[in-house]
Amino acid sequence: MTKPNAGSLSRRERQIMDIVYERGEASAADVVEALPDAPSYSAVRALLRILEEKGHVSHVEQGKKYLFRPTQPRQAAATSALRQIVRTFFGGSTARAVTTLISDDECAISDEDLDRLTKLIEDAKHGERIDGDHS
Amino acid sequence: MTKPNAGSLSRRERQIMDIVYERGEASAADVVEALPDAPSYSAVRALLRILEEKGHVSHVEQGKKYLFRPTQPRQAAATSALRQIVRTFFGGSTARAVTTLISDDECAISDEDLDRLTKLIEDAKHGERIDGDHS
DNA sequence: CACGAACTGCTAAAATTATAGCACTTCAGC
DNA sequence: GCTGAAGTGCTATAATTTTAGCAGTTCGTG
Repeated sequence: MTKPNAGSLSRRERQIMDIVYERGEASAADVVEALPDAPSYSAVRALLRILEEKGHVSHVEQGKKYLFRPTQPRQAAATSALRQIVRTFFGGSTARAVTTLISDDECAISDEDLDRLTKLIEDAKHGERIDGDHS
Repeated sequence: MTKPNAGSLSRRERQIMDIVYERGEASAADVVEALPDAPSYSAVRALLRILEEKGHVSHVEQGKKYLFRPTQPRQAAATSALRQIVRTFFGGSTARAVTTLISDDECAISDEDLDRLTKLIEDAKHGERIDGDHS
């Protein structure tokens, strides 16, 4: 089972996974703290344990506490999440999704980054293939 | 309260909302059909009713059946979903999210669209603020 | 060493979500 | 005006998810 089956997460599980991804790794305490509407400590620990059973995270003992990290690399999870959105909200048009992202002034992009994006796009246009797949 | 409270959707509810957004509008039968692991007809209808109670969708009678549509406009929901991902997986960097999208060869973007994006980026760079006033 | 603090593993119970089934309505065709 | 198909609204029940609490372990400190 290399596939953690992303769709089968409950609300809480999803919330926790998001936190773990956002921070890279987290202990039960971290999660409780990061959760806006956190339940009890034990509740979170239980969820973390379940998430581990399901294969979404793994833990490393760090002193006396456990540190959990996502099993699936961040980039892979991100790509998958992005594709889902492109499909659901943009009828499969990646271009429209990108447009929305760039036009969203809530998420200002620096001129520097903008330049880099321009280059990336140029490359994509000429090369036709960008690489990035190294399975 | 007109606030759909996007975070509180159960797994099924989320699934159904995705379908409704993807299709623009859908009847209970449509949803059942679109759902890969669909439960019974009644189950779906019940969910749809709950979703309506929660304010996420509204329905219109179409002949003898109900047609459900999202309450929140697609674009708004999309932006919100995108922001969530940018925060969770890209540490808030919109630029990195865009890069991922463009580099994903699963989601090929046509040269034409690529050109359009270049223009859009130019605009963003010069204007510096996209906000302004657009009337 | 004994103690308290910070963790973890469980398990059982509460709360929420998901499903099915039944009763009622509407419409088309005979 | 019946009858069957296709829909809908409910409500009760099954299943999952969420939570709390107890018991045990490890670590730093007086």
